[in-house]
Amino acid sequence: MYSTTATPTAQRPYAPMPKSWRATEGDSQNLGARIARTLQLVQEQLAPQRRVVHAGETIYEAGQGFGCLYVMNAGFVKLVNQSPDGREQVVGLKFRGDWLGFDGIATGRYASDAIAMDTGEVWLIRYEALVAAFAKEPTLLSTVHEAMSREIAHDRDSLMSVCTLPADARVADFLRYWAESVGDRGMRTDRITLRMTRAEIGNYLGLKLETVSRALSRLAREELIGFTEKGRRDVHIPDVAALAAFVQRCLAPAPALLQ
Amino acid sequence: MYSTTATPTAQRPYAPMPKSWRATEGDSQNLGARIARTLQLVQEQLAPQRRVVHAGETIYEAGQGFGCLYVMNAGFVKLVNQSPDGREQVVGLKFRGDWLGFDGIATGRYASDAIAMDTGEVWLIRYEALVAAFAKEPTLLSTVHEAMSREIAHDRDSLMSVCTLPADARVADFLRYWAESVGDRGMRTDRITLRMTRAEIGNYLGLKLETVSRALSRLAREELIGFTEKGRRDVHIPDVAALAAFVQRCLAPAPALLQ
DNA sequence: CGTTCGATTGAGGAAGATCAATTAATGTGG
DNA sequence: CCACATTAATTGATCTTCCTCAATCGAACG
Repeated sequence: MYSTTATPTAQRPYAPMPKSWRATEGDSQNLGARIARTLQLVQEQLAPQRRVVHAGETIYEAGQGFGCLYVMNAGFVKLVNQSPDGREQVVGLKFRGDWLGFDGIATGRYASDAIAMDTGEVWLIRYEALVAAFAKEPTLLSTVHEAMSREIAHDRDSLMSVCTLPADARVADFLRYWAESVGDRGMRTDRITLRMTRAEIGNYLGLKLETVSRALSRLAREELIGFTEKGRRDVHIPDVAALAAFVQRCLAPAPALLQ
Repeated sequence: MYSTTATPTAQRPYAPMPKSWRATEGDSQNLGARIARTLQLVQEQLAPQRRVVHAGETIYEAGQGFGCLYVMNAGFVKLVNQSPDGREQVVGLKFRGDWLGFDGIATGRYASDAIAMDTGEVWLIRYEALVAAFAKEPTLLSTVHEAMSREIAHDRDSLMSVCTLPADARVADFLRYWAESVGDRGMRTDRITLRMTRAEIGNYLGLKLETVSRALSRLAREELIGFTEKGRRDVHIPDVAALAAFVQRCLAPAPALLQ
């Protein structure tokens, strides 16, 4: 149900929101439940073929003929765009419950590479079969539309981060996003394993690998993160909220000294 | 129909694309025709309410309850995100034939402001009515899915531009994109009117207004663009393709002097 | 055990931001 | 229609941030 205020032609009679409203995705209970429902629904209605993927494997490639959407049942996936002149760009990160392949619908070809960053499982859903299933299970339609909608909204948030945050804040925000994403999926959030090299993280954030490394070092120095004894890909995050606070601190230029 | 190769579980038996494949949106004939078909379909099937908007008017606001999608019949619209801490970001530009409001489906609230940059007309489409219409007119479903898919793909291209292009190239690419967009819609492309201030352009591209101004001056000096006698918002673009070439030139660092 | 790849850290440089002054449009009221 | 006020754009000088280049270190792997 859509809280249908908006006699939409005229002067917008909805309650003026507290300027700068934000989707309160927050509640990981709900989010986890939504993911579970999605997976169950897809399983019941579509009996999708399953495919186990390993780190580095390609799920689909840019240019490949579109035929399937994918729902992730487990693992971590990166989406990589390649421009005609050879520039590469990580344009998205996907987790359990996320859909892959929407970008292929319009042109009939996928627009990016989807590459597993870890062992995982994706479910293959023939797009035609999906559309056919909409008729007898309308919930499926809203589920898919919501997924596409969320993707659009999130891509815009990414653009905003890249355009408005300084390097340190971008890295902190990336860690926060990753931690929240895995947290929403019921995994522990205080000790996360980055499945990307510094170079990949930097690419995703519009930074160079050295800049990412320095930012991480600074975050470690401020004890917002810690590195575990084994390897620097494992990051200890004592307090995810503190990362968000750090982002804000980066934005406030004046230390507001006594003011 | 989706050119269904891909016995999708296994080793991808499709012809290996000429590495770095790109959607050949190109052909403005087809694109113009698609837009016309979309508008006609929507008009026939949904008899949408029409709303004339003027420059600066808000079509919908972030936080407002979602109920409608919008199809643009005329005009230019910018989408603006606002973060909780007050950062603003232009996250999208929309033209005739584009859909607005997809970002509201997932949360039941729009995620951005949609603001007219010129006099135009949008058609209001109740989302519930749209979904209801899918049953008797499946073309409508593919039309909507294609629009969402295109939006996702384009947002990723924007991210790539911001992350990988230097300032001058970003501005040139922006002009190219704007010119192509209006060209695809049957408007003349050699003399375009930017509906945005330098500050807005800069915001969209992750640059400051002075940087945009300098980039435009440089492009003018190289005679890739020209300013018309009246005002500096009107830009003369003798050759759109030359802008694309300029972008490439920015990326090739070494002048390859004799090698 | 050596090779390779990824990460860290430092020094220097370059692209873009900031600050500031000037000029050009736009709009307003007389 | 003009004088004035306001906002947008340009351009220069300086400063900051991030990139580039380079050296070192550590981990993973055959």
